[in-house]
Amino acid sequence: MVTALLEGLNPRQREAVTAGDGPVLVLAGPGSGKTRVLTHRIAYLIQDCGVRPYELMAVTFTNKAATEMRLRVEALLGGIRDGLEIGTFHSICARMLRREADFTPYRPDFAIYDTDDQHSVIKMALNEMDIDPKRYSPGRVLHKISAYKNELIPPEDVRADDYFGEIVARIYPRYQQMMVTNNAMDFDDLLMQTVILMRDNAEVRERWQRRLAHILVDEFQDTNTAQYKLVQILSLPQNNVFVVGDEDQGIYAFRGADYRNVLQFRRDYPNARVILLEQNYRSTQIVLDAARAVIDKNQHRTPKALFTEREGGPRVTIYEAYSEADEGEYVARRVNDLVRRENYEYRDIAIMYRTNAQSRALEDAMVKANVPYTLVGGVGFYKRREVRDLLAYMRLVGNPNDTVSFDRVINVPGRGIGKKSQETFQEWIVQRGDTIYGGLQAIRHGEPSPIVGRAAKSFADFGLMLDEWRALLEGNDLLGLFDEIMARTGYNLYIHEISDTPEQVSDRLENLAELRNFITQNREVPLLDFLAETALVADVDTLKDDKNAATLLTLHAAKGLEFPVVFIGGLEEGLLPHSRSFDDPDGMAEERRLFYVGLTRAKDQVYLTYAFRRMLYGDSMPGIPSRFLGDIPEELTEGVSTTLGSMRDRQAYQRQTSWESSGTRDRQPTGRGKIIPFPGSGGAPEKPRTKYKTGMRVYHQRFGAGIVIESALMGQDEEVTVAFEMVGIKRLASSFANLVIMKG
DNA sequence: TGGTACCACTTTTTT
DNA sequence: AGTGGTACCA
Repeated sequence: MVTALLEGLNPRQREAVTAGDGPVLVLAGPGSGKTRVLTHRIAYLIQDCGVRPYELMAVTFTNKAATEMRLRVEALLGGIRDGLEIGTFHSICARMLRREADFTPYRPDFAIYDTDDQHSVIKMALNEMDIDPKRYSPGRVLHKISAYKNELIPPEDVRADDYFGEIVARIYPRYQQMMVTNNAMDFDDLLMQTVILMRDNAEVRERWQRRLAHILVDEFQDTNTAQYKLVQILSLPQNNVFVVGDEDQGIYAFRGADYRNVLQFRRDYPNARVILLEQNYRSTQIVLDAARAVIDKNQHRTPKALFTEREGGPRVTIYEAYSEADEGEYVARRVNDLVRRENYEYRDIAIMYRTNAQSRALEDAMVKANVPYTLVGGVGFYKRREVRDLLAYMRLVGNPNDTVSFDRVINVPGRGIGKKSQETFQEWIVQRGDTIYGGLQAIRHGEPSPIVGRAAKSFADFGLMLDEWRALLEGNDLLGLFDEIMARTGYNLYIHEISDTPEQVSDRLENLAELRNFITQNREVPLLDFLAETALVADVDTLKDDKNAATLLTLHAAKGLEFPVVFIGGLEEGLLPHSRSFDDPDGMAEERRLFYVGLTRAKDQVYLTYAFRRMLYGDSMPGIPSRFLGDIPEELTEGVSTTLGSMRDRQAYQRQTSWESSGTRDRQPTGRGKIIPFPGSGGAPEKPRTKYKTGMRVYHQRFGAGIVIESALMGQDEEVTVAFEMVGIKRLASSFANLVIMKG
């Protein structure tokens, strides 16, 4: 038995799989078989070490990864293993909290609020506290609160360090209080509340610690403080904690992840066994070399000697498109070529980009060229208005104190309950010290209330509906509930009211049909579990492998996946690297890791494209080739000019991205197979003398700090294009803009 | 109360 | 360019 499990593993992988008790850190380069190691390790522990499935907890980054891991473990063990806990941090925490709710400030039927729901709550809080949402945008406030939670700082412990922080320090407690009243948790609560529970409640903690003999964590470089702490606590006292990660693939700093947790792990567990997986089974040598050239520029990393047996391979193709439409057209054409002439299938191909907004132009091109594709993420399914409405109804049934859901549907479809009545109702129940549900029932039973006339009747009717639905829930029939909500609310009719075109109507109906279909598949699932599932889906989770189609997705969503052919679009300054990171070395390093992740998804071939002009907010903006392109050695690329400048030119480019676009300005809009002059290469004529030069750092009174990406003389004046850190790319007339040139 | 018209803002990435 | 929010009117 032992031999069967270990067969086909290389010595390092085998060492990891069979490592004994105690902490283990596996540093796994891309494509080095880390999922394999994790699944085999789980199977090994169960089969050969007598560990019971329920004594194991394996944490992955997405539900998709969890499902895959579960399937692979079951395949290895030849059967289903009950009690084996595999899931994301968030879903596992949600389950734990549900079970242990008695020991938390929440009831077990708590709702899970996503970002949109959070926005609603924070707006209510701001409104109530008379804080101007223009000055303190819900987004920024929430980001800060989220950061506190990820660092396990409860409202009462906040120490503000600036004025904005001071305001947040006032909002955070109120926000949290509202969440508890709504019996709702946001994503960060799921983590923080679990840690607090385990930290402060010895009985619960010890129960779980006794149960969980082994904890395994995938994508360890993307854990935040809360997640790290949780792993630490739960793995006590044995410290059988097995983590797999790669510092070079840490791309979630913006949500509190800290790849330095890998270092921290070595500090916290000095006796940890450290195993390096350096053999790559995915990519060709060319792809790997290109990727390495990119990542090597990052400081403070453990150098890895990744190698592959797949020598050579096609070079990385770089293409300069005229516009984003041309970029899409090129990609679509190449995709079709790959399928028709090179024996690839559509499903072998991924098209990646930095921002979701880029998907639109690419999608248009795919449609035009008849390329079948699936889009990952974007405006997600669960973000659609009709889907959210229906889910809000279901959530309200599950948790009748969910204010956010209540506000969403109390007058949808319209029942003549306007803003005024809603406010009156809210004030009234607060005054009564009652819940939404209690208030509704009171009105229904004719108790005196400030709600009178038509509105009172509507509230009463609503309360009655809610009651009937809750009774329906006893039968545990999700589908019945869904159909009943649709019927009783007349939602189908409402769809016609809110839609402008027949297409929109059928779109919406289709979405609801899809939701209904999903519910059918989960008929037996308890409502709360179903709702948690819908709240915690990641974009990639919706990716179906069964369709033969190219995949469009963000670089973030691509993590953990692999494709024979990878296209990465929008390799432009301001996009990749994103302008928001220009001023921040850490952010810049993360952009680089993001590009590295994209490159290393490819098995055989990589195509990198950028656009000479790109639409932004309806304006056409110049595109400057990404500095990352210059980091890939020339001999690994093709499609760039053979007259690519001397090393000196390239170095100058790398330092500054100093490229004057005038040389390419009058090219044909859409050339095919043309040779592209590489930025920084010769050929650009003597440029006119401008005061502002590309790469210069400038400061603007209103827009703040930025970097000049283009400047051209316009008659007497000078037209300067600047990528501002805060507000993005703007084109300014230098005589009006009053730009201050900053040193450095 | 609900509809329409205009305006401001958007785009980083996501559980 | 598209969307969501606000203000004003029927």
